[in-house]
Amino acid sequence: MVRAQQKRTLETRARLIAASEEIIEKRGFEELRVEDVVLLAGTAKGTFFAHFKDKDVLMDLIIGGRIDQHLDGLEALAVPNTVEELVEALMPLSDFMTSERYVFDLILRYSGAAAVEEIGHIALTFGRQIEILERWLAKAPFRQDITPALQAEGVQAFLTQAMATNFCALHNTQTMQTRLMPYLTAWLKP
Amino acid sequence: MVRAQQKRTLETRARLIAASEEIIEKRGFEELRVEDVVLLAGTAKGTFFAHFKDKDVLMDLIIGGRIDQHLDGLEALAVPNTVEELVEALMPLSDFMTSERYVFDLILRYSGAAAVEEIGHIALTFGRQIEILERWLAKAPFRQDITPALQAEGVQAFLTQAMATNFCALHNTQTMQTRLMPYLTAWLKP
DNA sequence: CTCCATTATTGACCATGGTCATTTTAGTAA
DNA sequence: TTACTAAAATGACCATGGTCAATAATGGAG
Repeated sequence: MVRAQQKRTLETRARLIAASEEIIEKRGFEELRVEDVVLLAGTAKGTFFAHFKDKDVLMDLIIGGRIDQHLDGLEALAVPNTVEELVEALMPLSDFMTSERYVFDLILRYSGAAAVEEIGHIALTFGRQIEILERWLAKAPFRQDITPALQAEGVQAFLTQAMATNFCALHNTQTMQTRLMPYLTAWLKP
Repeated sequence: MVRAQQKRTLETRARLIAASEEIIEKRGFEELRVEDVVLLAGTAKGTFFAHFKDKDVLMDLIIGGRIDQHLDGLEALAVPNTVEELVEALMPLSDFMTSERYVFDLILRYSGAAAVEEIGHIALTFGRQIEILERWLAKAPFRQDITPALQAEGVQAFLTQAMATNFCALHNTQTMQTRLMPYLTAWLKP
């Protein structure tokens, strides 16, 4: 017989997440330690891992949530009509994604689902991002010879490339905008 | 007074690398344990970290070496004249890069140098890859409205995107070739 | 209300990467 | 050959993520 999840479980989980958010707020994602989370939440270490398969799963959850907020922001925007507007619209998201090296690496690692049964939050946001871009590009006055879906995948590829390059000490002299502009212009213009 | 590096140092380093290669050969990159390396090489654990700042630096060295071999292979090839040929030429490299999830993640993490003074092997191979592509694309009959350098960066971006997507359980029904073809056709064709 | 199967929690313990004060060795100047 | 010093090697120890057998709490059946 399968029983419903207890109230207690949800409370514990909420406390663990709240403690994590608090630590991230104060010290950043990279500095989060499971021991500290557990101490602040008032649970045992084992409890943490009963709720989250590993530390990365918690991070996937929290970072995925932040990305979703940014995507909400994107959806509230008017459809961009120029490459400039598209680039500008993507900046808040890209700023968050590159706010910490640790965050960027984790996002890349979790951007694809390792198995169908374990699609993580970040992987879902990547799908959602493609959908939003696709909708935009279907209405935007760019090239017509390829599908909006393919255009969207390209935008995602170039955004990732631009973020990665901007982390590189050899190349981070430009802003994200000036880096992304030539890519997307060459990719989207008829 | 600064003394020259001792012969002993080079020998120890060589033994550590040889032991690592042997373990990787047998069990794969992901299964490499510093303890095992050190045991096989007959040194103390501390010695390992006197030679390599951390485990990732060793991996960067070995994986960078493998990528370089593949780039040697590319340079031995005739300049591709079609997108098909280009895609085909890139397959051995992409096969290696995606041979293990661990390898792919590490490559992404080290594809850019964190600081100018610490450019790793993998970061160098990314630069070299761009140079090769740039030379190819300058001679290939593709679009003429953007520089070969920009074309090359785009190819790298799409290759990365294709590899990442193929790791994703939701999308890995296609081969690398059929995934990469539409990207590069849309990117390179006049 | 009591019993008890199921679910949740616990914390001692493990695995593994990484540190550093101490010891050993190589090579040079006398 | 000896004495000496910088470089190299050592291994006990630490930090941190993660496991699991044992224990406790929950809530439904009777």
